Amino acid sequence: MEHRIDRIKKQLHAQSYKLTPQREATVRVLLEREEDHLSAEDIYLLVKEKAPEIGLATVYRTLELLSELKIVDKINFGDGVSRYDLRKEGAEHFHHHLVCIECGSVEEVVDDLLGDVEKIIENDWGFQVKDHRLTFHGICKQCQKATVKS
Amino acid sequence: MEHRIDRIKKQLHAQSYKLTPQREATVRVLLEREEDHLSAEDIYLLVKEKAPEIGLATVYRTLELLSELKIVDKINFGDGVSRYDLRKEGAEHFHHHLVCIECGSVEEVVDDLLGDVEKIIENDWGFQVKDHRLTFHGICKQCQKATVKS
DNA sequence: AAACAAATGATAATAATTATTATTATATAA
DNA sequence: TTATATAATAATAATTATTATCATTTGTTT
Ligand SMILES: [Mn+2]
Ligand SMILES: [Mn+2]
Ligand SMILES: [Zn+2]
Ligand SMILES: [Zn+2]
Repeated sequence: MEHRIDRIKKQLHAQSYKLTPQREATVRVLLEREEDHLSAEDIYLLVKEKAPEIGLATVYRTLELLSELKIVDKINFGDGVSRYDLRKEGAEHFHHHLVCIECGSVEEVVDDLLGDVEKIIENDWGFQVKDHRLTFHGICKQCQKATVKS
Repeated sequence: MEHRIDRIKKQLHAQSYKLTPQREATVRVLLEREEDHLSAEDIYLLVKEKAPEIGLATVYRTLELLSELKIVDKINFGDGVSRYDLRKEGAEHFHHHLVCIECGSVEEVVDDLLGDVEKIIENDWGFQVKDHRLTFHGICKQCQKATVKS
């Protein structure tokens, strides 16, 4: 935890931004809920528990900044809100997601499965890939079981 | 064109919806601008040229309906708006996109490159894939040339 | 024609995000 | 240290996209 915070602090300093108490509180929430996919509002409410005086706009600004520095990835699963996802330590690319159309659960796929596809895009399409977003929509394990039973 | 409209008409009738003049005008705009990725507002303005009396809410309702029937796919490229993309004739899955982070251009990749990845997701993760969204972010051909020149 | 259901247009309401502005904290220079 | 400049913040207003409401229209079924 402290180690991750330290790395992020350095990434901020490298661009001459500082890790203010508000920014640190926000990062801590993101670290504590790393598996989740929280909206700005969600994060705001959680940060308030640590730092009750924080304003919503500051949370938005912090998330915006962390996005620019590629510390978090901003993603949209099709409901009206943006969600913020901490990038896995050392990961080159954003990870993939499995979204269940029955129960709404979101699972993470940390292995990068797109190496070959990326080569095709670069070679056949002449497009220089920097990053990607891949989401599968379907039925999760639990919901499959539930369907068989009923 | 008329052939595609006819097919869509049948898809609607199959679920006992009708192809009203407003819906038809909307579908015509989508067909005419098939390569583009229009927002609801964009579509509204274009439909108005054909059917000036149409209301914005009707456009939203129509797009919602077409999404449910999988005639269009709703997608979000990270700016605040939803965009609507006609599904290619006979396509099983939504196609892929290449978004240039320099100039903002969006290119379409119609070949489905995810067959193998999908197998891994189904076998190793036990997740039953119904559809997917894949977007690459990077530098398009034109912008690469521009960079070399300068 | 009467009755009913589906669809529409106008517009109000909602919700997410961004902009503004006065204030506060932090860093730098004299 | 004190003064001064800069960056960041909180509160809140404004904006924007989308959805909800409701009276009216259209089309269909008796
Ligand atoms: Mn994730
Ligand atoms: Mn497309
Ligand atoms: Zn599920
Ligand atoms: Zn480009």
